[in-house]
Amino acid sequence: MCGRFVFYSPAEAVTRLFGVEFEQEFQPRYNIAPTQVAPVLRRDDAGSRRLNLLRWGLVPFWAKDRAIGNRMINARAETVAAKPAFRQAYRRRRCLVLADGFYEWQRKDAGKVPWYIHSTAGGPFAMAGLWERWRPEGEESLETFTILTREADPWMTAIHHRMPVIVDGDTASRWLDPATGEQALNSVCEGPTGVELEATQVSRQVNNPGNEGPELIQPVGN
DNA sequence: CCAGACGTTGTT
DNA sequence: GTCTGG
DNA sequence: CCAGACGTTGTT
DNA sequence: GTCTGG
Repeated sequence: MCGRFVFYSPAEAVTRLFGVEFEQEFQPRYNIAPTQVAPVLRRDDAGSRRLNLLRWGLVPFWAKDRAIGNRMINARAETVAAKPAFRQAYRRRRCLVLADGFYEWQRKDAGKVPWYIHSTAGGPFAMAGLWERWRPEGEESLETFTILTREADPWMTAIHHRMPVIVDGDTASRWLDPATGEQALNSVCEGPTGVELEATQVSRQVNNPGNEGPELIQPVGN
């Protein structure tokens, strides 16, 4: 799945690769955890790409309590179209979550081992997501997102059997386009990951969401 | 009808 | 808001 | 995802 | 064991 990720690419690279400018400042992050904000790429009503900071953990519009978002950090691509918490966002509010990589924990007898999974060529990529706007009474409205997951690529299954849906180029545009139908969305989720990935084992420092810094993605021995 | 859930992962 | 279970 | 709390009364 | 918060 995808329960922690990394985004440190500079604004220039984001503009070059995704054709969008940051609207709020975002410092490089090596340990983005649920409930924290991250840059999310959406299309506005005019069709232009926009990049804003949203909170991770989708809070459905009907929620009474934002804590429900703690359990909505991922949506299974196989079932997302039918789930009450995601169905409307899936039809009308798709987004891209930008990342330089993500973490997966491999279960071993000795405990869990964290791996950092990133582009072999280097550079950021986009994960398919959904976003939602929650308007609690008497409080400021809150925008949140979730990341879609799918079966992991075969090379990855020794580490973990789920991974985020990663989209690239035209596939990413199709995901964002509000006119894209459900069948085409399904093929986006089932299609090949357009980015070649590799995994490096990292230190357990990443386990604690309070830890932060480039040392978290440094390879460790084994 | 009302009450209560609305999710994923992984493990047994 | 909408569905499931009782 | 992992880490850390998980409770009440009453007092400072 | 299960939930909340980061």
